Amino acid sequence: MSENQKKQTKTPKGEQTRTLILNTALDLLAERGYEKTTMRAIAEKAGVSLGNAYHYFKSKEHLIQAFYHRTHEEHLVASLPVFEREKSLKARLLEVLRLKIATLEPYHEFAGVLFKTAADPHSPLNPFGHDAAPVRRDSIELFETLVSGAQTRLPTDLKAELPYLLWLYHMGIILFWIHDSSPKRARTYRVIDRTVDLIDRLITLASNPLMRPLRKRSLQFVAEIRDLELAEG
Amino acid sequence: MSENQKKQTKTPKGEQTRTLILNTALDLLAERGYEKTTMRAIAEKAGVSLGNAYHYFKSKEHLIQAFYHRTHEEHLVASLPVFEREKSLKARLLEVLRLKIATLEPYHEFAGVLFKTAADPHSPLNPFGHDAAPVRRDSIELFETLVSGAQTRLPTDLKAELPYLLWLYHMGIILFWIHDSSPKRARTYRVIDRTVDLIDRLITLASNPLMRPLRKRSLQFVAEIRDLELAEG
DNA sequence: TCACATTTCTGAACATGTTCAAAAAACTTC
DNA sequence: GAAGTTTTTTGAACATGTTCAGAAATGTGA
Repeated sequence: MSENQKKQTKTPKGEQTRTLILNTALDLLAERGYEKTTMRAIAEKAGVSLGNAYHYFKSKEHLIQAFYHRTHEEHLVASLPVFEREKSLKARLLEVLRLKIATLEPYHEFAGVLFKTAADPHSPLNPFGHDAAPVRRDSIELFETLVSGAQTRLPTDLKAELPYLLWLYHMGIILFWIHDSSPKRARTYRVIDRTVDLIDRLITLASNPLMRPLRKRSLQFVAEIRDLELAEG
Repeated sequence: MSENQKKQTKTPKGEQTRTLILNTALDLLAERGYEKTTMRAIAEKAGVSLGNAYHYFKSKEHLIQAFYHRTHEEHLVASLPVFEREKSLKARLLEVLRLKIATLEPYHEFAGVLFKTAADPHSPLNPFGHDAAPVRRDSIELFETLVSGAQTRLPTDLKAELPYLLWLYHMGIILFWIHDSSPKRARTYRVIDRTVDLIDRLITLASNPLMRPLRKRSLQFVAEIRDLELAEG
């Protein structure tokens, strides 16, 4: 589905070590959270030197870049059957979001940090920034698949921006989930139910010809956000 | 306007030192940005020991808490005349947002970090979290003033949630501004113009009796976000 | 004014993210 | 298979956020 991953290592041995370090890191992160997972602990548990860990990952934050990537892949695989099964936009969106949360759930403990630097333009972790561009593209692509394969009829201008809009929305849901400490994350799932319903209605409303001016204006604003990202890429 | 600031020091001397450290820190932060402003540099320039800086500010991040507070005060003072002068919701909102950006502008360089941990529930910097509650209250209060003094007629349910909604919106604008590197921040000001207009229209639309069900549902969602904050406070 | 308590202040020590020169291992070429 | 090159790996060193025991200064009550 994506051809973005050029090999990061030059030898099989290197590849092996890189994977080892990453797996070890993800284990520790899920177990202890971000702050308490030190680079030294990762290196030690993986049986490599500290410097070696830094050979494969430029910084601790870059490990998280890899996390983005891996969970996205997982989520994608889980979502494909949904696209086979469900044909309405609403049902697709609902399922895909639920799957996203389910995919991330093991990492809730340290997920705060995932978005920690979401707002920092200089951070490599910034999902809007340059370093995250490949993952972001893949992630938005999933919503393109979601929209393009849905039966719902949409105005073309809205249809063009909808994948990106839904991606933004899904980021919002993740943000909610991060702050959600309710049992079994019940709150997040409820919010998903409600907002998906809401979005479905809003789309219907926005598709009304009478709404054209307001819709145009809204979409113009969305485009502005998109441009911003390009500018800092 | 707020009675949230209990003295943090026990003696006049302490108060003086605290202020000195804070001012020095804000100077350096505006000048060099967050990462390049070390606690040692702050202490040195302020002429105190490193440990002393930590006596008054629990951590580097807590310095930013103080920043929130100070810029809010500044923004509030600048906004009061607007509330005298402008009576329409739209005009008030427009001016208040412009003033907010103008207030923050000197700190654009390090502003990324302001919101850096916005998404991290554990961080004291988290504007939704416990530590930031006083500043957040004050900040929302400003939008209460903005709404309650406006002449615009609103459904009561919407009117109740609008201050909080506008506060969220203003956070979004700041997020945009942080990522905006256009000359004179032209983009941000344009986005403010457009979104304020958009919001004004949306409010009109939402006030339409026909929209009642959709409005109710949307407001229910907003309440959910609000509750989330309470839960982690 | 003196003794005691509290607050302010210091400097050293520690933990952790990060860098780097150089050794060891793996790979390539002839 | 040997020489040379590239990649992998190491361990020590550094910078910075943070902590802490205790000294110095300040405030308080008799």
